[in-house]
Amino acid sequence: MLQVAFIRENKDLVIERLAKRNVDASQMINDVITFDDDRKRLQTELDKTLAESNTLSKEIGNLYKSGEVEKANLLKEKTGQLKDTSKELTENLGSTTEALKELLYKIPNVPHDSVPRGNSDLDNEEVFKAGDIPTLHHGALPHWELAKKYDIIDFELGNKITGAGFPVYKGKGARLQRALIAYFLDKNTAAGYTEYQLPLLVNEASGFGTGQLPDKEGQMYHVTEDDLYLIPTAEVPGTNIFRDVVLSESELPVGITGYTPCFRREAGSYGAHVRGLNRLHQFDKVEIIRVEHPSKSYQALDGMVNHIKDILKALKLPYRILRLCGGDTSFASALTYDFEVFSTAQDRWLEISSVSNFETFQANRLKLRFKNSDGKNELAHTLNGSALALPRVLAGILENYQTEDGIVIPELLQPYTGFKIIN
RNA sequence: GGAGAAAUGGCAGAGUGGUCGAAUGCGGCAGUCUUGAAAACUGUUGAGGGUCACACCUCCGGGGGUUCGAAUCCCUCUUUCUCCGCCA
Repeated sequence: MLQVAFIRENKDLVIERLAKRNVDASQMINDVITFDDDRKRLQTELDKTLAESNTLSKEIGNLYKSGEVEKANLLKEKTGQLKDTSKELTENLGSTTEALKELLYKIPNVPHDSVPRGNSDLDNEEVFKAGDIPTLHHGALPHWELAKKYDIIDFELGNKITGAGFPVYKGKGARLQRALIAYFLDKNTAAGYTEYQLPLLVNEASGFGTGQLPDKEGQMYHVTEDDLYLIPTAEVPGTNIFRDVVLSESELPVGITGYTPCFRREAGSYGAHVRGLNRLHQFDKVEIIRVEHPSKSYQALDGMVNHIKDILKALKLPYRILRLCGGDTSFASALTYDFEVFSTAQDRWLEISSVSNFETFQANRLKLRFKNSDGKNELAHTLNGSALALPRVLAGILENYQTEDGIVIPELLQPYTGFKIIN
C-alpha cells in the first residue's frame, strides 16, 4: 500500500511510473487526494466538536460538585447536540477513510526507475545468463518420464490421495528433495540468514499484511472452519513476523530463511506447461526474507541476486536472470528479478526464483518501522526471494543431469543424498 | 472441549466513573561527577492524526453499549494463565 503523503508529493512521478505497468492511475491518484482532503476536513471538524464536548463535560462535573444542578442540566442539553454532530461526523469520517483505504489497496507499487515498460513476460529484459546447456544423449526424456522410469515421483498416486498437483516423491526422489532443502538452508544460513520454521497456516491479518488479501484470496486454500489460510509462500508467515514491529536502527538489516511447503490453488491453470513438476498445488520452497534500511535496500537486492547466482553456479545449472517488465512485476513489488533454469529436455526456461524489493509497500501495511537517527519511526524496506523453489530445480537437475546410465547427482549434493546416481 | 482468573506504555506494575495518556520501579537517552567506565545524582523518554509551529483530537487486547463524562460499569469477541479432559 502506497503512502498518501508520498502520492501527494510525487503525484506526476507515481502516474508516470505506474504507466510502466500499463495502468492509467491518474483518476485513482486524483481520487486519493480528494478522499484524503475530505478525510482531513472531517477529522478537523470532528476534533473541534469533541474538544468542545470535552470542555463542557468538565464544566458539568465542576457544576455538580458545587451543587449548581440547574446550570449543569442546561449544559447537558448542549452536549446532547454535540453528540449528534459528532456521531454524524464519525460516520462520514469512517466511510471516507474506508473508501480511501479501498482505493489505496487497488493501486500497485510504483515500479523502480530501471523497470522496463511492457505487457507480459515477452517484454522482460534478460540481464544475465550463465552455465552451459548440456548436449543430451539420444532419447533424453522430460522429467515426468524420468520420474516414472526411475520410480522417484508418482503423480498418479498423488491424484488418488488428493488430486492433480500433489505429487508423491518416493525413494531416491524423496531423498534428493530433502537433500536440496538441506543444501539450500545451509547455503542461506552460511550467508547470514537465520533459519526459521514457520506456521503453514496463517490468519486473515497476516494474509492482509503481505497483500494476499483482500484481493487475491482465490489463490489461497482457505480453511473456513477456523478462518485460516494455507500459505502460498513462506513470505507470508515470514514477513508477518515483523507486523506491528518497531526495530531499532542497529537491528537492521534482518535476514531470515525458512523452508516450507507452499499451497496454491492456481485457479485457471491448465495445458502442457503445467505437466509434471512445472506447476503444482503443493510444492516445497526455501525462502529468504530481508528487512532493510531504505537507503540500502537496492544494494541488498543485488546481494540476494548474487547469492542465488552462487547457488546455481555451484549446482552447475544453466540459468538466466530477467528483469521483469512493468506488466509482469507483481502488485506489491517495485523491482523483481526472475531466475530461470533451462530445462533441456523440455527445451524451455523454468522460473525457479523470484527476487523482489517491495520498498515500503508491504511495510506500510505491516506497520514495520525502525527508529531512525532522528528518533522518528520510519517505514523499513522489505525484500524476499526464493532460494530456491524445489520442483523446477528438481526438474532441471533430472533433465540436465540425465545420462544413458541414469541421473548423475551433482557432486556437492552427494554428501546430502548419500548416493551418486539414480538408476 | 469444561471450570476459573487475567489482558494497562520497551518491561514490571498501580489505578474501580471526572483533575488519568496514566503513579512507581526497571530499562533507554542526555547531563553532572570521573583520566575513562561503573555507582550515585539530575533531567528526559509511547503511538497515530492534525498544524509552518502550537493548539486540539484519538488510542489502557479488538468491537459494541451505558453516561454530560469510561482504563474504570455492561455486552461480545480474541488471547494468555491455572485446574480438568483429550492427545503427537
